[in-house]
Amino acid sequence: MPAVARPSPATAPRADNRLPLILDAAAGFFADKGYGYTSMRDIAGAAGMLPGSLYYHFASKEELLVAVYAEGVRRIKAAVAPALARDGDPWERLEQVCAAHLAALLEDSDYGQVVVRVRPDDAPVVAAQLVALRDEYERTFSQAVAGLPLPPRTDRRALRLMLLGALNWSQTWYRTGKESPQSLARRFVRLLRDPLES
Amino acid sequence: MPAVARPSPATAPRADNRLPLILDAAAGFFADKGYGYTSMRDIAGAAGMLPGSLYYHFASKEELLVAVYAEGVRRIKAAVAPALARDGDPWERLEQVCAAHLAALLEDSDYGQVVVRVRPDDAPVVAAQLVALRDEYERTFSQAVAGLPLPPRTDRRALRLMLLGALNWSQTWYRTGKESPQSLARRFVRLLRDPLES
DNA sequence: CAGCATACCAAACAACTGTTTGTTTTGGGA
DNA sequence: TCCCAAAACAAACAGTTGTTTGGTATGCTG
Repeated sequence: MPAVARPSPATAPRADNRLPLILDAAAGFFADKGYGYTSMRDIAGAAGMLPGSLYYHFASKEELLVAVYAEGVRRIKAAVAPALARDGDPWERLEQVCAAHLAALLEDSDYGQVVVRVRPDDAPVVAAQLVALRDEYERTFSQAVAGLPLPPRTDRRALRLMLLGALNWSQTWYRTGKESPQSLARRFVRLLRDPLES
Repeated sequence: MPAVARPSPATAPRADNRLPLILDAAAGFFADKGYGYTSMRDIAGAAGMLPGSLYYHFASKEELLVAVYAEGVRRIKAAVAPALARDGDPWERLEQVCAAHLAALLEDSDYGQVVVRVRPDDAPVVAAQLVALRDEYERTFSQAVAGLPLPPRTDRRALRLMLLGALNWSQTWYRTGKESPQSLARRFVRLLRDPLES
């Protein structure tokens, strides 16, 4: 079953295919206006085509969202992967993972921002797919927390939720230029790592 | 200047006024469908009146949002105030403030949820007002962090952003019944307070 | 009880929404 | 070069959106 619902091609796709343009345009709008506030005409216009033409590539607006969302998850995972792979101090590793995560959803590309910004419920028909995609990434993130040498009885689930929440919510207040994702990640991890009560 | 734009009343409002009904209905929809996904017809229907009638009380949908949002901030502040007022261990105080904050935006009322859920940009004309309201509350929250006995050089701003982010993001994954706001607040504050590296 | 502003109804408006349908262009394999 | 599917156009559809306008009922004040 193809990810994109279209008349299954008997031959190869053509070279002048504008599908990537559509995805980029959609990601751009979804990222900074939100899903519901973006019209198919917005997207078509930015991609240099007519609204109806989008339906050759996607069966519906929601299916288009799924495609963008999936690409977003793919990119965030790819951004985090190198940091996750390296060994050494687990706290250092966590910090790098957070930095990569932040960079992906604050600066790098529109696709990453979509994953954090768009609520699955906004697209009821495909909501379950979106949640599954998000969960898929969160399992990745969990590995960074799992590697930490923590005192016994420490609530690792709460730690993960807290950290991920702080990172994702930063999209609300973060303004590019003032502080890098790198240093922000450092600050957050330090607050957890270093004892605040002496 | 009245908060609500309407023909400034020469006499007192009438007793059968359905304005509170409108606000409640709007808060309900804004809280669980979002601002953009709620129509004036949704609200009017739930309040038992016709769409056009809403415009007697509010000049526009955005003004209606401002009213709901302001009430939301008022309620959160009111919920947090008692915890903030008590003296004793500052960490204990912070935990109670967080618990009250969480309760307000996860369970207590729709108004509180609106403040966290609705993005100011969704209502461009009044976005500045919404941001001002949100900032107003965050200053309140800051006091709980300011009272903490922390090691010198501790980044209190980052601490505030991290904690508030974690709390607000919980709206994304929290499911009522499984865990109380109280215990969740305890977990979060503990992670900050207790040293994680031995 | 008279008068009047309050509070709402009733009906429409233009603009915009996602989507469909039939038709046309065009690139690439035979 | 022929041909067919890929990819897009052109134009419309029905439904929904926020909002406006003019009329009407009704609670409160004097």
